[in-house]
Amino acid sequence: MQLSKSEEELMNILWKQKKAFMKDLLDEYPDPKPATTTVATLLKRMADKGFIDYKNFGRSREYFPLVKKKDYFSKHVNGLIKNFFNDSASQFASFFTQETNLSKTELEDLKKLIDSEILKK
Amino acid sequence: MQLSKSEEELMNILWKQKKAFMKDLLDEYPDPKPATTTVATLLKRMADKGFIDYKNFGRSREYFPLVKKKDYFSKHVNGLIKNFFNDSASQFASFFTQETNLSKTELEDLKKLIDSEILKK
DNA sequence: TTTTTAACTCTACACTTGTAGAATTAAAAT
DNA sequence: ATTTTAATTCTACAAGTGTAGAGTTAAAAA
Repeated sequence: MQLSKSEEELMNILWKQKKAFMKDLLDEYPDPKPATTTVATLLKRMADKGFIDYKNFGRSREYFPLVKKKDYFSKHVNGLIKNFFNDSASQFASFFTQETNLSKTELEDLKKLIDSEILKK
Repeated sequence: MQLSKSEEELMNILWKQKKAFMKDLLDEYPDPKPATTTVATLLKRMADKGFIDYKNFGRSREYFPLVKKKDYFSKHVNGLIKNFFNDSASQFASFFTQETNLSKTELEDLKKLIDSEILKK
């Protein structure tokens, strides 16, 4: 089961903080902040879905992610690629290169990166 | 308002066919195909959301997309980038290059592509 | 010790989504 | 002329989502 949009937003905060009590999470929200109970509900659902867990401290909890951002993200991109690019990562890459407005410098950095990836093969 | 997963799937079929009657769309579904009414519901919702429109032909309709796949897709990737990469496309690109398993040849093609993009700047 | 703060659980409710049956209808095929 | 096909609208319903009030409680602060 997937994270919903707002769960994802919260997950992002948690990834940033690595581990956090509810208050820390709430603090990170931009105004207007959601109600505490809203965040509590989201946390509960996310725990049910297996994306986070927590340690008890007194009657409150320190939450932490169970999935790495990297992994979560990869799944997403793969989904996108599957849906939109016939499951071809290179097709996606070329589309991306052409449609995203990377600056010259960024493109050059990217090229260097690709070179070092090629060397690894 | 966004397309849902299954609406997106249908949208993809429509993008492929450019314009189509319901039957053409249904035909394209892999088995087990959804019920006609299911597709009809999806089409209606998609029209309500402004993603498609249609021309009447007798009592049936020829549907066509109102948004380009390219544009729709860009919005998606931008969303991803915003959420996961601090709004930095180049950060995303480098992540992508490292985490996706592109073959040596694909990487080299990509490099060429980047070169031609650099020339355009 | 009284008040405030932070968190938790329960409950709720409107909206969206996935999925499709029922009923209707017009056109096409037999 | 009758049957079949393709499509449409209406209705429905369970699951998932966004959002949060009410009530409870323990710890911390005043």
